[in-house]
Amino acid sequence: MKKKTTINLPTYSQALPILVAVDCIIFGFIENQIKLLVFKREVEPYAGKWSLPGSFVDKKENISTAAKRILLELSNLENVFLEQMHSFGDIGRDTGDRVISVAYWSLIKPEEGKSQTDIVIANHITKWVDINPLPELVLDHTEMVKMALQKLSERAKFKPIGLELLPSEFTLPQLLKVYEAIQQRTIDDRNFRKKILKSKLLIQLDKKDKSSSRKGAYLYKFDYNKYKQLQNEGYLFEI
Amino acid sequence: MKKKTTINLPTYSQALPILVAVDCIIFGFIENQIKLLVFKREVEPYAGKWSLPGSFVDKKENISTAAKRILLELSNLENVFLEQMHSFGDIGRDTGDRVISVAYWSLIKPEEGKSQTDIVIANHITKWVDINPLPELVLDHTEMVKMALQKLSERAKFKPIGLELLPSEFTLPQLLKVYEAIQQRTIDDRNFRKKILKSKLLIQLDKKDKSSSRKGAYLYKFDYNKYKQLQNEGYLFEI
DNA sequence: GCAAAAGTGTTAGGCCTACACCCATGA
DNA sequence: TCATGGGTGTAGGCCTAACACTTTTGC
Repeated sequence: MKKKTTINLPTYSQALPILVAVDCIIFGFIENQIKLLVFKREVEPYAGKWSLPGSFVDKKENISTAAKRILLELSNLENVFLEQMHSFGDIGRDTGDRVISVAYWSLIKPEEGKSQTDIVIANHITKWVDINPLPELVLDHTEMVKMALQKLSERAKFKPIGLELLPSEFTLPQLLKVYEAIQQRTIDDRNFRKKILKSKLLIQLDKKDKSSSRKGAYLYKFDYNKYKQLQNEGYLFEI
Repeated sequence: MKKKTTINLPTYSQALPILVAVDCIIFGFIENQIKLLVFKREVEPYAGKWSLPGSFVDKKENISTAAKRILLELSNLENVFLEQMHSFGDIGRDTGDRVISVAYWSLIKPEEGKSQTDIVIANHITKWVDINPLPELVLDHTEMVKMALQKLSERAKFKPIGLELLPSEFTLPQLLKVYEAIQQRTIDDRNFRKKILKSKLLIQLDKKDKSSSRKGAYLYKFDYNKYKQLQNEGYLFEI
């Protein structure tokens, strides 16, 4: 069998462009559960079905800008956890046309963008849904969500990412519940406290949150600077 | 300030397609070092400069198929570690045109695809280069390699990925050197052995490799089935 | 017999897990 | 005073990191 010994690549002018979209997997922590923000699809095919919020990427727009745009429009939030996850590029994945979708995943604090989120929810453009079981979504969006849940679980094990789902001031019982929801298991609260507090990454405030008990739970905030510093020293956060 | 309460998205026919490319970060383990396979760019701009091997994605081709195609052409290897890493989509990243690049990273065993690799190397189409320091590459390819090295280091900590860089039969001193190269640190050989062997994931063979010492080192192979089984039980591999 | 790499064991300290009761408060 | 959720401590076992010498063999 003869082997090729050189490689022929198309030049820029010979290459065929492809439609590129961004889809966002947006998680929030509501009523002690991880919820997914889904969007009522407006374009055919499948107009009116639930999908991930997304958009085509404009030729004059960074992909990440498109993702931020979607998140801002739906939640009125900026500067939140938003990270590229994976690009989905099989030829048959979108029955409308050949579309490559770059999926982003995001963790938001639903209360902080509440007004905008409420507006789009009130207009039946979006809604929060349970992830267990996952709802039916168009195209390969269910697969995207599964991958994001997997990533969330993995990431939470070694990065303090659970905090992205809570307000900047939060209680330890709240944080525990976030981790339990992410990892889908119960976590011993004494050990959890010890582990978290040993890291010295949380600053205890002089305030208590009494919304869920008479005794009240101390509020904490996360020390991002200390975290960055420890990261540089090779510290490995682990739950 | 007035908020938008609905979202307008372009339909399929209104959206503008974009050029999509695949670039591959291919690592090999040669002379106890992690090496990167670079490719002499054939198209303008920067024709003749070193770049990552890549290609435009054909409109009728899966992205992953394009990545496999590149790897096969350069190394004659199939079924090796090849995973999507990240998509690079800023508008200015390619001075030739607006091109979105989906970067894949791959770990290969250079000996196993040797004939083809040697051919392309002999033709000065590709060469293996050190990663320390990184060579100058076109466009944002250096950034891609840095991200891949980061990913390699992270991944190696919890997955037995170092094995992808070694032949299917290997010695413990070889494996140690792979991990030292990946993590860029020295690792205590006694502790390394204990940790690796405790996992029972390596099967000791009745053969020795005497190529690097008079005494000879036992050859081992990895027990993939056992690994999968342990994974399902929640076992966490860690170096 | 010697050079060069392979192979081996112990100890001390830290970390994890498992586990059950008291505390503070508002109603 | 009681119901509810918040907060605390300890002991045993396991794992880790640090550490240096013996073995094998070809030359």
